[in-house]
Amino acid sequence: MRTTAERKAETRGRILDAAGELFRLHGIDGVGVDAVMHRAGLTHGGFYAYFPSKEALVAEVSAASLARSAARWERISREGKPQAALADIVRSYLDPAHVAAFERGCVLATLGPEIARRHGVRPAITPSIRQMVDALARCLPDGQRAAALAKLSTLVGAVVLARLCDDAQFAGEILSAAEQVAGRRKNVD
Amino acid sequence: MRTTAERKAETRGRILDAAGELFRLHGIDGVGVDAVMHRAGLTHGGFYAYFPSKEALVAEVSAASLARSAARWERISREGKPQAALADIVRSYLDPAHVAAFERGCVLATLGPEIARRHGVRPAITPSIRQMVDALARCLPDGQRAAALAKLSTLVGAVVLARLCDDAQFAGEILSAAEQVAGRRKNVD
DNA sequence: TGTACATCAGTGAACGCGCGTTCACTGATGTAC
DNA sequence: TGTACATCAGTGAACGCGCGTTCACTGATGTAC
Repeated sequence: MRTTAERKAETRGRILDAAGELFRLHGIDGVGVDAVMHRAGLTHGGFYAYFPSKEALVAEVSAASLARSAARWERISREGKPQAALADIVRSYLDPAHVAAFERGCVLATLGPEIARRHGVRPAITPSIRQMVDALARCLPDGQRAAALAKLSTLVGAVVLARLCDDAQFAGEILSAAEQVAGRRKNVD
Repeated sequence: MRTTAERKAETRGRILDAAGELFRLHGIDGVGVDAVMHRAGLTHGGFYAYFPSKEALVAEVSAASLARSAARWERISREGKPQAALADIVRSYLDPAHVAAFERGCVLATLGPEIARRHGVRPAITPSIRQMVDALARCLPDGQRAAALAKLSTLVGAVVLARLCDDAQFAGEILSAAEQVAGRRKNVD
């Protein structure tokens, strides 16, 4: 009985992971319930024993994935020295290999506009955005909240733009410019 | 004959406009060919007299819409004084009313990730991105190309994030922080 | 320890629907005489 | 100027397909005796 509940929770986790990868790779409307279940090693009929609807899956997978990123940023921002923590967050976010891997990319940059249109999902996302801003602010001198907000914007926008560019060199230029600007602790040249 | 050709071109423009609004409002995969044609005041069967496929429509509408934005930025950057031009571009991009209007929003922030997944569309988009970066660079002191790239990233990211936030006040905070940082001509506090 | 039963995670056929695309057609318009 | 014809922009029925969701079922597993 204990074992059964654990197994069910594990299966649920596999469905969430499969959905997370596929949604990021092909877009939310580009992936059906049956593709998600197949990726999780199951058949599509079983889906509704785990989630009431595709929409509920979308909400949960988005929230869970972003919460994981936010928790990571918070941990980094509390552990090291502010300068190193900021550089760590910024560098890993803008790493070209990471940017190229849609299926593991940050939800904000990979599914942002698609989620923004689904008003039901937004409340589950907003707290993690605040948490990410707070993590960045913790790496900056006091009173730099506006800078933290702008840095998060720069990171997200740079990934969106780099993925849009047909030319890998230009994409790289965008990422390194964003790294240079967002990684700076003081707004001084 | 002349009149007929003109009328056909005008109808084509109406289809492009309708698609531009609907794709931004509901996402590319969230809008069918028949919804686009209906919005343009036609029936769905006529579509293929204008475009070979929905995919071709997506490419053309994205490229045309972004080209229009890029041309506007270029004009602004060439007309006024650099400081005023930069402020004009940044303020209008981040204007909360403009951000709220998905159907007229910038293609980069509204459809960015969806377009990035369609590799066929990217080549038609990239030149406009370059043009926008160049327009921003023209508003900055010489040798600030990295700053121009980062500013464009900040603008796009701020709009994506503001739309994701459930809380209007927090969204406003993001937009004004981005305006403050991206509107600054010298990277000095 | 061995058997009979109950549970329930997962299966796969079926539903109604909307998608992208095709095509035979209609009817308004411009042209030829 | 008036009539007959050709053109072709736009119509709407039809196609095969995949979607989200439902549901009767199966068969492996844990429990009771």
